[in-house]
This record gives sequence, structure tokens and C-alpha cells, in this order.
Amino acid sequence: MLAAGKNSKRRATRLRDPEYTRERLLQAAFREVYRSGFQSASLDTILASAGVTKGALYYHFQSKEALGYAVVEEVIAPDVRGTWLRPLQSVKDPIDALIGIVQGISVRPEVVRGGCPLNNLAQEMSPLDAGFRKRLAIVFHAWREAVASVLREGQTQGSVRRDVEPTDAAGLLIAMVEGYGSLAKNAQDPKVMKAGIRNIVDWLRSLRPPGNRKRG
Amino acid sequence: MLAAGKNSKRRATRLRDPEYTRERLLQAAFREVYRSGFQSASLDTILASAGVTKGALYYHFQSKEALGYAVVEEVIAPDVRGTWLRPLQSVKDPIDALIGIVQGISVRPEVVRGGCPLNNLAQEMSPLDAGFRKRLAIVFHAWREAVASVLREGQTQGSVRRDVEPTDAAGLLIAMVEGYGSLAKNAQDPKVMKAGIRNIVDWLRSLRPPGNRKRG
DNA sequence: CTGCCAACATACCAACCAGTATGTATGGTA
DNA sequence: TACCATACATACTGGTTGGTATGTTGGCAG
Repeated sequence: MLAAGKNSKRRATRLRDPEYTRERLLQAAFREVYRSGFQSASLDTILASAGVTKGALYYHFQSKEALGYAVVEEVIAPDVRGTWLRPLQSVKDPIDALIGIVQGISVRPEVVRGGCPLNNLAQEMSPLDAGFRKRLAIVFHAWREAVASVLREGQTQGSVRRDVEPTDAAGLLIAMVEGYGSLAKNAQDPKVMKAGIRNIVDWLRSLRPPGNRKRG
Repeated sequence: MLAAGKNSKRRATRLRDPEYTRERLLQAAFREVYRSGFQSASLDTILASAGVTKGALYYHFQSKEALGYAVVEEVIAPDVRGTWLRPLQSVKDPIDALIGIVQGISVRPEVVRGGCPLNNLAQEMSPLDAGFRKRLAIVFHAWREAVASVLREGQTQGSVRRDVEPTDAAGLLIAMVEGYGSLAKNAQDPKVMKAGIRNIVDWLRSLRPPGNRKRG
């Protein structure tokens, strides 16, 4: 039936590899939810994007809701961990590290237009579904705690001002990142995000103790 | 047919007052869109909330999209003008005025849980519908310009630091407000918004020239 | 070779969606 | 009093939704 099955070697087993199918579903669901929101992302569109059928979906997930939860836990959360948590493990200068991450935020047009997947889902689903809300809150909390943690370390080693409240500052940083993300998404303009990144970086520099200021 | 029509005086004309019906539709649409997003707000729900029927809706608006556009222009935009633009007209101290507005942001649970109507719609519809995007961008632009304007005035009269770039600072303020709004909406917790307001106010105070600092 | 179960595919469903076609009451005008 | 446009109300439609019931296939145990 499948023409590709003729000359495929061991890769043919993928045609019946449940983990592979599950992963395809998760990625497709993420794409469509990212594009049009969870509620408006139809199962048929997700299935078409994944290249599987409804039977496969409901074999792996018991509902659309469950699929959405899995997207949060298995796609969005790992993405935040990779972008914010891992780079903050064992750094020498927290401010430098945070500046590096913020400057590494993508300003490609399609990313700016799509916004932050975490924030998108939180905005849409937090008031409507407690299951989404809790899972997203866990991600936000881990994010803030990771930032607050390096700021505390920076304070003990003298690279961060003592009068900074780490948790507050971490929350402010996240609010700035998400806020500028929203503005840039509405403007559909990478320039807005670039300007935002500059302002956030300036603010991050202001967290250094007086006299310890590096370049600028 | 209507029992209430018996003893109603001139108010009975409201039963056939097109402007009144239109306004009810706008308010109901705003409520439902605020509750569940534009795409997920069904016309039947809006109509039930407004207490009118589909015939009335399609007499006043040519489509659901047109109704949504009208909500932006006739409900959301005036709300932002009333909250941010009007209070900033002819103030003596811009920083004080901005602090006053920020501290006036509602922290009632239902408002925190619902988030900012402007940001909600922008997040949902900006990438999907240019008509929404443009109308919302106009509101954001007016908001930022109003803040930037008072900051410029403050600079000429000496109540705002000269090294502050008014447009940048205005954008940062809005990003903070919307960003904290998002975090508080996800947390479903007024405390998050209160903490955000304190941090924003602290940042606003830092815009004052050195030596001109009032209380704190 | 045979059964059997995991891993899907296909066909179908009631509910709901935005939108439309048509009916009707009302107040003003001639 | 007859007429008529305005301002709706009601009934209906084709298409889409998430979900289900049932059919089919591949690979491995025995």
C-alpha cells in the first residue's frame, strides 16, 4: 500500500512504532495550538498535520484535553527548561548569564508573530481549565525560581546588588519578557522585540552593584 | 405579548430602540469574548447574554467579525482611554500621575483572573486576523504615546530624568503592566498583581531625577 | 502455520457553529 | 385607514466539532 515501504530498511518499523506516532501527535498538536490556540485547534487539523488518523490519537490520548496537557508537560515545559533552566546551572556571573539568555531570544519574524507558547496557552486557558492552569503554573514557577536562585547566588558572591529581592526581580524579568513578547506579537514586528530586549538588558545591568559595572 | 409593556411608560420605546439593542449586543459580546476568547465565544451565547435574537444581531452587524471589531473600537478602546489617556491630560507631576494610575489597577479576583481585555484579544487575534491586529495596535500606540508624552513634558519641567528615552520607557511600562497581568492571570492570584504593581511603582520612582526623589 | 493483541484506520454520530431566509410586529407617514 | 420601512424574531441550513464504534493490519508467541 505504501510505496515508501518498498525500499525502506529498518525504518519501516517506524510505521508501527507507537512512541514515534505519539511524538508526531505531540509535535503536530503543539504546532496547531501555537498557531490558533487550543480551543480553535481542531483535531482534524492536528491529525492532518501529524499524518495520522483519529484512531491513533484516541489510542494514545483519552481526549483533546489530555493531548493538550501532554503538550504542556512534554513539549512546552522541556523547552523552557532548555532555554532558561539549563543555561542557569552553575554559571559564574548570573547577570551575564541572564543577559545572554535574553539576547538569545529569537527575533525571527515568525517567532515574534507567534509569541511565547507558554504565555499563549496561559492567557487562553488559565481562566477556563484548572488542569492547564496548574501545569502552566508549574512551568512559570520553575522559571522564576531558577532566575531567583542565580540572583541569590550572585548576591552571596557579590555580583548582584544586595538590596535586590531575588524573587521579585525574577518575577519582574519574566513579566518584562512576556510583556514585550505580547507587544511584539501584536505589532507583528521584530523591531519591537529587539527594543524590548535592549531595555531588559539595561535593567539587568542595573542589578549589578555600583562599582562592579562591566562595559556600560 | 410582553407583560412588562403594560405599566412601562416611555421606557417601553426601548423595546424597539436600535441604539439600545446595539449597545446591549456590544456589552454582551465583550463579556463573552472576555470570558472565553473571540473564537470560542459563540453567537448563541452572546445573544442569550444580550437577551436578543440572531435577527437583531445580523441587523446591526454584518458578521461575527464585524461585531468583534466594534467591541475593540467601542468598548475596549474607550476603556483604555478612560483609564490611561484622560488621567494623563494636564498633570503637574507625570510620575505621580503614572503611579496613581498603576496603583489604581484593579486587583479584584475576578478582574485578575480575567486579565486585560486588550491584551487578551491581542494575544488571540493578532496573528490570525489583520483587522483585529490593526485596531488593537492603534489602541496600544495611543496608550504608549500618551505615556511617552507626559514623560517628555516631565523632562522639560525637570520632574523626569533626562537620560530616559520617553518612548522606550513608555513601552517598558506597558510591557510590565501586561506582563504582570499575564502572570497574575495564570496564577489566578491578586497577590501576584499586587507585587507587580509595587515593582512597577518602584521602577516609576527611579525615573525621577536624583535629588528630586519624593518619599522613598 | 495459527491465534491474538497492540496499534492503528475508517465510518459514523449528535451537538454545535456562523450565517441565511423568511416571517412579523411596530411606529410613523400619506 | 392603508401603507411601509424599520427593527427585529423564528426557523432552518450546510459545514464542522470532539468523540465513538467498529473494522483491519502487522508482528510475535506458541
